[in-house]
Amino acid sequence: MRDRGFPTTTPARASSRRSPFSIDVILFTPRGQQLAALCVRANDPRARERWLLPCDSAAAGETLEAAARRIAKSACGVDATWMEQVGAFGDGTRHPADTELSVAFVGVVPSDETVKLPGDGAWFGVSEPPALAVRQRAMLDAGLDALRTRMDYAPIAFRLLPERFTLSELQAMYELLLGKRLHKASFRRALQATSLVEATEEWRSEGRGRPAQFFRFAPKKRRGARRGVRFDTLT
Amino acid sequence: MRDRGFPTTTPARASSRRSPFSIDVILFTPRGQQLAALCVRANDPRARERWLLPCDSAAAGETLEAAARRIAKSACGVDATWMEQVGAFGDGTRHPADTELSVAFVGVVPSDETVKLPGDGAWFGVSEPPALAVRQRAMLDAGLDALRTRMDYAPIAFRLLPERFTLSELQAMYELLLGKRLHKASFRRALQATSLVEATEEWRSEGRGRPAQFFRFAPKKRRGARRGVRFDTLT
DNA sequence: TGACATTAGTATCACTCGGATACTTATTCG
DNA sequence: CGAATAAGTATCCGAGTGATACTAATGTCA
Repeated sequence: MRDRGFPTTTPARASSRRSPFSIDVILFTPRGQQLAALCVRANDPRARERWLLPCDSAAAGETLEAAARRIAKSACGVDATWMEQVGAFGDGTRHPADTELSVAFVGVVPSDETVKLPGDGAWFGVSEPPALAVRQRAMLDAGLDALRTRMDYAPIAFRLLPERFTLSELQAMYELLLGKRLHKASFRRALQATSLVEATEEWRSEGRGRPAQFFRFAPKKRRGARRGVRFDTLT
Repeated sequence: MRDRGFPTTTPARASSRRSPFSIDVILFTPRGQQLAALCVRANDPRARERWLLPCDSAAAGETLEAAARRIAKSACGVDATWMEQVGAFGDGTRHPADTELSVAFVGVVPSDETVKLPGDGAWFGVSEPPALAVRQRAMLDAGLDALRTRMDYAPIAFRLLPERFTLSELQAMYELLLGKRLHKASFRRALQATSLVEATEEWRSEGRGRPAQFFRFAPKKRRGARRGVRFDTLT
């Protein structure tokens, strides 16, 4: 693939013309009851840290998000099912690609897809990340924050589930992503009120308890106006 | 000041070494019943558009936000009272500084401070912005979106008011920023519940109707836990 | 076969919150 | 003094949320 002397492709070396900024990807996948983030092994023996976030520079004519998706696929083998920009990070902090600026993207891949990782990647539970360069550590934290706040606006949980899923599976995915338990009845009522999902005729056969009905994601586009003003999240 | 051939400082010309990215500032101020955004006149006669957002490159050792604050002050004469990053914009779109990438910041300045604008800046009501280069137009739109969504998390309205203000003034500022009317009783209840403001002993003397009590911003830091899950803002 | 565990899904209740309406209070204007 | 104006409050109602407890349908195991 491309070679700009970036850590994810080849060991860093003095390049004649350093790339002006890097695209860094914070990629999450459900692992057990927790989220896990993808890191790749640093193959530059001079690196201060042994792990880093997948990153590369953008190719000419490539959009930022396209670059992020390419980097994600290259690092984990499959396409991310959701991807959004987090922001730009710089401020003189240390970064493995040694760029002045880095643009962070956050994305997710379903857990089934992540059994075999190509190359030297590894998933780290979000509660025990590896040591990263200062800037990448900031991006990882910001990526997790962005993932959780954007769950209200993007169908992230649905992108981590198969096309048909049970409501318990959906709730479990929300709980995993948010890192907290949710109330069953409230969860279903809120879901019903928005008609984001529609029931199928299929029922789950396996398992011990009562069979669960399968649903599919089928938003009906009737948006509700945002309510009042939130003072409770203010500084 | 600095000279990198950037539009806000001198007319663009072929520079020996182009800056890798620009910092662009979307600066808002209350003007009448509407928000206004700051633009500066393009002094490069070859420019496709006659107006542009204040922008410059970051100096060595300068943080991104420090650069944005410097650019804002240079363009409007006073310090922004709130400033946050919006994100990175690139994707091959056109930009007056002709950089591959631009980092957008959004900020606000109180309206009293903006009577005299230095140089060739002008305020444009957000409903009739001037023609801008594609990337800057995207940044302006994203900046306004960011301003409105972040009002729930940052005390932006308070940064646009004097130290002492009446609750009607506060509500009017919220309405101006959000671009919609709010309910008086609900507004005050929500405010009271969070104890973000405290009453002073002063009352407004001027005016026709009943005098209003002055308040000051004094958050008490008792944060409430976020409720459930929002499905109503989902795609 | 029948009790029990397990999981799905529902019903009911109490409480909170937000918006609507209408009211009281305090001032200026004429 | 009364009308106009603006600040601030009281009351009601409906929607949404969380707790609890219930019913329903299956597998497990004695």
